[in-house]
Amino acid sequence: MQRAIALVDCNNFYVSCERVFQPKLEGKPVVVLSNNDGCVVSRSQEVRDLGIKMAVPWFQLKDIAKRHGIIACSSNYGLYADLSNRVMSLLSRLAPWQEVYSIDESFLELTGISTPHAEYAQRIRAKIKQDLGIPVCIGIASSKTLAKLANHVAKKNARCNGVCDFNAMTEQNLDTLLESIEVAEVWGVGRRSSARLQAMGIATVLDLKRCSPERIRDEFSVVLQRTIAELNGMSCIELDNVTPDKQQIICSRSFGSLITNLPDLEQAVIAYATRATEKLRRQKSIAGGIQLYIRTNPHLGKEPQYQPSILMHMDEPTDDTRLLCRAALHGLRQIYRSGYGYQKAGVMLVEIIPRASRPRSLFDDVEAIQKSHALMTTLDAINRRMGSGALKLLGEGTHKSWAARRGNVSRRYTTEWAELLVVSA
DNA sequence: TCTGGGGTCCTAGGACCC
DNA sequence: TCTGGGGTCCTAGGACCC
Repeated sequence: MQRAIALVDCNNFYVSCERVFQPKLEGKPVVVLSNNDGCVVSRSQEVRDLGIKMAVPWFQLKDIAKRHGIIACSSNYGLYADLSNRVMSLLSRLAPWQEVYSIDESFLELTGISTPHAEYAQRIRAKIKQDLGIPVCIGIASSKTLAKLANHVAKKNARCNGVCDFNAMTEQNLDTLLESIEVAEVWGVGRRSSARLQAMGIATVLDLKRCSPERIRDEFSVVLQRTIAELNGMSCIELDNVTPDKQQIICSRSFGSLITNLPDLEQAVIAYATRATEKLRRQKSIAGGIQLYIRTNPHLGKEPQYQPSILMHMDEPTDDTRLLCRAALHGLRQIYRSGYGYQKAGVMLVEIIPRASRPRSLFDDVEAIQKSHALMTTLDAINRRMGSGALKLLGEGTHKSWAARRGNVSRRYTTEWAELLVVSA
């Protein structure tokens, strides 16, 4: 039996989330902006039609936005994450096997489902649209890489009506189609590789499909070699339906304005380390190290640049906010130099292992570990009940002069009681 | 004035060992 | 003049993804 893998991908997901709760945005040109209202991270079709590219700085679009009445939303990740969970949960009930691939994409195993797959996919689309208000497109093929391409086709061609099934095509028709798609569209072929491939005369997906795997392995890597096999319908990348624990946990942000003094940086670093450690505890892990970096604004080319980083090893792996913050502060004081305007800081937890596999030693201070665990559990419980940040370390501060700008943020309709959507009669 | 955030995997090269 | 060979582990950096 031929393998059938579907890729379900939400259409301009963040914009679609905003539209679910603000129907007046329907049919209008809408963008969602990154943190600090910096760059465009999601564009409605109307905005794509204006030729506006992904990741363009918003301030460069002010004119065109005014002319066309583009509506800009600040990003509201709490809302998107919640809607994503609902989409994924619904999908999990519609297929025997699921891999949640990203916030807005999921692979589904359709092999063995007797309903014609394109028809089945249309039912999935209708169900998600009806229950959650989110539009999706679906690509179906015999490998993940091909399913991604099929999804691309489904999105681009109105004739597909949101679904494209490569398995239903003849080899010849599929090859003709692949010949019309640029090699850069292939999953795993980024800017660098596609430029090199082009230079080698490999311009279309079909060219790559027909390449010698050995040659590609020699000139690129095993990764791209595997891609060729996948393009030829041999499934090499399996569906993984457990989300593995993170091996590193990052919290980094640009500041709303440049920071020049150490105390403000210390506040930010404590805030970021606190967030990262919360994520760490959520996956029941402990970290053996914490890496910290600060950096000036690279876009200010004329200014002197400074972007140091430092890695601190913990005596023992831990999930205690106090210990990890202390280590981060210690590192910050080592790399901080006055005289620079800092634009961004980030912390990364590394050497992450499950809490359950904490190495034991004779010298463990069992009581201290238990106390720490109890305190952190309480801290998390209070913050869950009272809202994130209700209880925090004093060093994080309350006046965050450096906090990000968010000009037009929607309410957290689904996750905060105080921001529920109330419809009056 | 204004340029995101969070991840994974692979490879090359150095340190170190026998 | 001429300086082995093979293996492992770790790290930094590149490339890619959404």
